[in-house]
Amino acid sequence: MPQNRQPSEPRYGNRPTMKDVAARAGVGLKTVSRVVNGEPGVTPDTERRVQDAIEALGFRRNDSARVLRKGRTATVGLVLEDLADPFYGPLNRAVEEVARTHGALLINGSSAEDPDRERELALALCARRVDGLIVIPAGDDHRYLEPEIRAGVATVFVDRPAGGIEADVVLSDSFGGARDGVAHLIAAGHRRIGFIGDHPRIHTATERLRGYREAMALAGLPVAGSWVSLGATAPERVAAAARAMLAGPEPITAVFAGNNRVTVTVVRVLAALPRPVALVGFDDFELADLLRPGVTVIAQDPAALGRVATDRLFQRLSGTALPPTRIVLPTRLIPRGSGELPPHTG
Amino acid sequence: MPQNRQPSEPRYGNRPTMKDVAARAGVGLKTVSRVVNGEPGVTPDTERRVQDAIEALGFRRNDSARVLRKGRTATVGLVLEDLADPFYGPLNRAVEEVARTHGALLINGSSAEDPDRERELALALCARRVDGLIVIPAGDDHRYLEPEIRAGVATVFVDRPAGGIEADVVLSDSFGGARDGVAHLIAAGHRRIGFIGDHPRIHTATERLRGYREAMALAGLPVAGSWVSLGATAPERVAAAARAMLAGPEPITAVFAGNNRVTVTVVRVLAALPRPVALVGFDDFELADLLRPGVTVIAQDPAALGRVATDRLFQRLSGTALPPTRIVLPTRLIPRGSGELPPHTG
DNA sequence: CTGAAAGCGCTTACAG
DNA sequence: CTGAAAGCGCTTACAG
Repeated sequence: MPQNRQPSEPRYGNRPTMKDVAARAGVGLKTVSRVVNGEPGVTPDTERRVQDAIEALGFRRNDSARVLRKGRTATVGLVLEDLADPFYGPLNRAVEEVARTHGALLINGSSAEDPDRERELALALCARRVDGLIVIPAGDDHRYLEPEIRAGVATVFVDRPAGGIEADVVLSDSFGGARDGVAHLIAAGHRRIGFIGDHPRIHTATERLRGYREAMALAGLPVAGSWVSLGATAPERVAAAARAMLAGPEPITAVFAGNNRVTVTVVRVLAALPRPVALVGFDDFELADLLRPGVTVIAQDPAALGRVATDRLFQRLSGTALPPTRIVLPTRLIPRGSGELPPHTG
Repeated sequence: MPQNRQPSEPRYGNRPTMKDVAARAGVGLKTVSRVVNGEPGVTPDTERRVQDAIEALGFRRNDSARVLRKGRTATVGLVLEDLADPFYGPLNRAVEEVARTHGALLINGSSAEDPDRERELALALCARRVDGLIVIPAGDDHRYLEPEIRAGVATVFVDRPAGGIEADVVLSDSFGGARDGVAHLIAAGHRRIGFIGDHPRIHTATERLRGYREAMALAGLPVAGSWVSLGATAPERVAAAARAMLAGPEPITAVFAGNNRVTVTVVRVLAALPRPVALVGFDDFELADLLRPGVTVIAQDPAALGRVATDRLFQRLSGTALPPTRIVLPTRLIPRGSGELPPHTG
């Protein structure tokens, strides 16, 4: 016996269901399902009646129910650092576009660089049964995802590798990019070059530092401890680090900035100096060419990161049984002026 | 009689269900549900056994099923123009943060300024039964959402009003902002001021043009037809429009740029000119202060737009029966140099 | 404190 | 061509 009371909470605002459509059209439930899904085997006349009932009632299929039965949600989850960070915008959009070609929607959220929040968000997405998960790691231990991956959630890490588990990952060539950027400064004549980067817990930060050291070593140049500073990318911290390197008896004549946020702060510091200081920054950013001098950068392709990662995700979802792979995308040096300044010999 | 065959497609990769947990723990289904949801009325010993079974099996509740039964998905849908556009980043993040305080996740997607795609996406979100929908309109006819709204989907429009339906909307004061920005240029001595804006189909574009005309009229200044150009924000179109206004016998001495993308292109055009031309742009953007001269802007608060809209959405979801409201947020003039340049009398 | 039955709105696997 | 029954994995509304 069906319940005829009002439910305690409105159920989707009392929307009509296929059952309602079937009743109104005078057909069976399955026939409505056939029409709604464009399946064959319905006479034009029957289809007409069903369509009329659908319009009259304002019926829209509840995909939430469909999904439960079908076992796939046609949804991809994306955990990134900050939805407001312009660096991730093109990546986000690229993931959306690839997902769209596969008929999937995108649920995304920010970890705010907090490993606990990353975990919470990733697991919430798993509870929603996203078909696949793309994660830009905030933390360095992803063993919490092991049961989910084993249970079939396709997972791809982007921008930074996963910690403690084997999984697909798509990276930019942080090491090579930084090495080339620093070599570019060395080629312009610099010998005392500073490196300001993100927190050492971040994989890209240490890789870029490694690239810096490699370039210096290849050129036979020493690296003073005071020329290297890793830490938060908060403007105050970065500005203080830059000023410290620029002071003293043997000041640096050039800076390599470890990412876009560091670069912007360094540009501000340098703009206030009387003497020119060379700068190469990791990551391209809008208007870099309009500053005076234009800012020379090592450009990543964030959209390509997203595209390649999502392609990989859907390869996994189609059942390809490949071993976890690390894909490294190349970077590109864009000279614009700041990286070609010669050392100022004061 | 239950089916014991393999399902044709893997069902969420054969994840354990509450039934599996119940069987392993030797308890009823409802008891597992109580433990998973932290409901009272379970002895510590029973709870222990259930927890052990959950861990052993790697069980994670299927929220997709839960949602079907509960009638609310704890999901908010956001349709914006382009996930990659830096202007919408802070708005996106603000929506996420407010949703998060209400325990809701965010599904978002780009309309790419295509009304059909906006509609398709919004309706797909409704089919997923998002509890609420936040839309940055691409089109100007939203009657397609009428049945959805009637069926209980809370809907709030942001940045631009809905077309053809009554609904909540949260806007920036485009008219007042543009009027003030143009008045600022007039106060600096300009009499021939150009206006370059987005496509006239976009509500904010026509409102800002209206503000421009108002300021000119208030100052008793005529507006030549050749000083106004609305259209695509593609750099080629905008640059051509700017160059045309700057040429001729009576060239403009100042430009009001209708949005951030227009502003950036105009900055490039002006940078190539021998004489200084004043500029005020609608929308703030990163590094505007680092350019020479710094770019004077009418700043909106995109994060506030997102926050206010999402607050409104959850007010609706809590059942408040208010009439549809239009909320207009103020803008702020930020003088940085470009808007204070006097007219160049060549 | 505990659990069996019914149901959320669909699709699947049949049978006619 | 059409539809009744069972089931997806949960929660609800009971009854013990």
